[in-house]
Formats: sequence, structure tokens, C-alpha cells
Amino acid sequence: MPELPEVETTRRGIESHVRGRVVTGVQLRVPALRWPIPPEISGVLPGNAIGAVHRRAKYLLLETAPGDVLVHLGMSGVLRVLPADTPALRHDHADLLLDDGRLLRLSDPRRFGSLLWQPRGEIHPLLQGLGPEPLSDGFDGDHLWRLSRGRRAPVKVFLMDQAVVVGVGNIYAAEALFRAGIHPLRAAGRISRERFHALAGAVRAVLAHAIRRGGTTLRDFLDPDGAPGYFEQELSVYGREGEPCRHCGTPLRSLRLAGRASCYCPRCQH
DNA sequence: CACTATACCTGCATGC
DNA sequence: TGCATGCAGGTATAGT
Repeated sequence: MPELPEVETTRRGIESHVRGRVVTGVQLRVPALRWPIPPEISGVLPGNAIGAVHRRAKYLLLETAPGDVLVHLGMSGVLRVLPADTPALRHDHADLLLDDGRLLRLSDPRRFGSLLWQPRGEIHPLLQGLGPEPLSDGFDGDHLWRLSRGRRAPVKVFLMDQAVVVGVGNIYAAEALFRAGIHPLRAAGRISRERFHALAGAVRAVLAHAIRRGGTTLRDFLDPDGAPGYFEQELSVYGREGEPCRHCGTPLRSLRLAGRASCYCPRCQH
């Protein structure tokens, strides 16, 4: 599910429900997701109130006095606020019990997500070395252009490198490249500054638009059914191999880059 | 150093 | 119907 817009949609969805709530207990049903769940989650967190909910890259940070709870949704993770007596299903791995009779539940069938702890004043190693936020002032065409010099990797792989810019995953990389008219295979180091400006603008636009639409697959955090986001119907290329380009009508093609399906228009993207 | 392949895990669609 | 196969929105890490 989650690239930046889905994580941001999750952040906005849960913040008003968890902010100010005291964590009265923690229920873990697995010892580890992608990484072992650190002892502080059950040993230090309970008794503390949750403050702001931040997002850095695709991580959510639940602020408390002694430290931050880090949540990464991986490929299939979902966070929901539910009544405390909601039965746990097979993939409901962790609950933070709240003092209002509800709980914050992390479900993740594939378990590529993570639940981590960052002590106050420290920066977790996984948050170090990340590139700028794509919707911040630190991200623009010049940034992409500078980092890309001398790099021969395909621009789509470059764009999905979280050290270059965070939050851009397979869906939005494909969409941004289409908007910018850049072929996903083009070597990053051979793209002009002007075209990188167009690409940076496309990344911003597609992410901002997806957030306004509630992400591609996320929407409601209180409904256990989890209604879908509204961006899916607006995808230009992702998942549309063989279908006509919305701009020129040419059938879209797909290739594999770094193991990921990469859909593009052979006529509009060069 | 840049880059690629692999691994983690489950569920689902597809084809035989 | 059952079973094998391949694929899925992420990313650290081992290997070239």
C-alpha cells in the first residue's frame, strides 16, 4: 500500500485519534516484523501520552516523552484505530491500547513493515542517510541534477533511491516519469538540468495530488473494511500495460527495472 | 563507489 | 478442484 501519499494519509487519519491519548498497554502477537520489536515498545512506552504524529520518508513517528514509536508499513501494512474489544485477526500483529477505550492496531500480512523505538534525542540508524522530503524546499531539479551526475543507473531506479529523495515508490516513480515525459530506462546522469526541473515538479505534483485523493489504496482508518483511496482511477501508467496512453493513445509498455514492473508510454517518454 | 540481485513473507490471480 | 507459478505498493544487505 504505502508510498509517501499513503503514509501521509495514514498520519492524518490517526493523528486526531491518538494525540493526547495515554498508551495504557501494548499487545504484541509476533516477536518481530522485518526487525525484532524492541523491548522499549512494551517496557518503556506504556504510561506515556502520545503527542504529535510525524512522518519522515515512509516512517511514521509517534512522539512520546521518552522517545518515538517508529512505524513502517512495508508493502502491506495498515494502521487503524478501533474499539479496544475488536477481535484480532491473523495478521493483526501489534496493538497500542489507548486510554479512551480504543486501540491503534498494526496489521501487515507480509510483515515487511516494522515497529521500532527511537529514544528521545537520538535518530534511529534507519532514518539516517535519507534524502530530502519531496514536498520540502530541499527538493528541486537542481538537487536531482547534482546527485545524478556520473550515474548510469536508469532514472527510475535513481528516483526510487531513498538517499536521493524519499517517499517515491514504484507507483509514483512511474507516474512522475510519465508526467515529465522521461523514459524510465534513461541513464540518470544523461538527463539535463531542465528535464530534472520538470521531473521534480512532476514528483511534487503527483504526490500532492495523490495525498489530496487520500492515496491510491487508503482512505478510512476507523472502518475495519478500509475503503480504497481515490487516486487509483487517476493513474496514467502504473498497472496499465497494454492499455492506451491517455495522452496519445499508444499502447503502454512495461519493462522490469531492478525487479519492479515499470509501465511507460513508448511515444510520450524519451 | 555504483550498481544489481537476493531475501524477507503472505495472498492472490492465472494457467494447467 | 487442486496445484504450481509468478507477481505485488519496500528496502537492507550481500555480492559483482
